[in-house]
Amino acid sequence: MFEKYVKLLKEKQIKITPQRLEILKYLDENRTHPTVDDIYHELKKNNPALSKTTVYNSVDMLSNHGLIQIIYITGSEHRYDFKHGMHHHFLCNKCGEIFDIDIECPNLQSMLECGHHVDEVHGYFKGTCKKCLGEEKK
Amino acid sequence: MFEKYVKLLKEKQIKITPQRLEILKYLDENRTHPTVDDIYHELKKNNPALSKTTVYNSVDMLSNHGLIQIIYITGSEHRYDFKHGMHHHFLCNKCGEIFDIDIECPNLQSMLECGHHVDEVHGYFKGTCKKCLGEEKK
DNA sequence: TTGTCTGCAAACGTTTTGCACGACC
DNA sequence: GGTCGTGCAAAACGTTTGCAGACAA
Repeated sequence: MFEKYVKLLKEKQIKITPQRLEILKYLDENRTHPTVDDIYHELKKNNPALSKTTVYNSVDMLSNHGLIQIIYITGSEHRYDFKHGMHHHFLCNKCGEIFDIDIECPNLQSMLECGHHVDEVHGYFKGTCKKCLGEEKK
Repeated sequence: MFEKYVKLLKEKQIKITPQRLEILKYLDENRTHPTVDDIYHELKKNNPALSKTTVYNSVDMLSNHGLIQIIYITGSEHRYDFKHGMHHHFLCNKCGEIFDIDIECPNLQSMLECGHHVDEVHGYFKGTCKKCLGEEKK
């Protein structure tokens, strides 16, 4: 059940704790870009002793090791996402939902020309989602 | 001195106040991606009565009307930038400086295919800047 | 056994809110 | 005179910190 996540943590030489496994599993199985609060309330159901501090500590550690990514699209609370390849995010200003966007930006190559070393690329798009556009027309 | 900013505000039908003009001018002349605190302390020198609430209100209004853009690259305090065409941002994890990046992403067109309507595009890059890379080698 | 992780409570920094006063059509 | 903007203070919010006890290796 947790083998996949045990393996991921071992590869990164992160100590294995039940909380870290649960958080990693939750993010992998719920690609809803949850906040710390979302994760906390969901996992508290099965582990009432869980602390929000632990969620903060864990997502911090997991993101530092590149297993999950932090999404700063709204400007308020941070959101988290299991790192499934390079992808970007679209925020609908109407319904607030965040969608994964799987486009590539070939011009990234030109970043090399400016002399900086790029570790991370985050693409944030904002507008109105397909569903909300449809409801506007009605 | 302020004609440019008076014109910008009039075009957007935003009421003209000395505070709004000062903030807009400051952001246009200082492309340093300042925080609200930076703006507040700088403008307070010439207007000791200035309130931080007013800075928050103003940057909120100016960004809602597309005159300035909010940068959420660090995850902590918001930063602001005069909107001089479409451009992106690079954060150096070593020195913390934010650089403007003027690349285009032609694949944006493909966004249309997913059916969402895109109003804003924000590209955030993170890594080590040219200057810090040079100092590492020493 | 040793060092690290957890969980609680308190602190912190940024942003938002409520409200009275003042400025401007 | 009515609307809108400002500025102060207080509150709210998400996040971080300090610490004592528990746990993983």
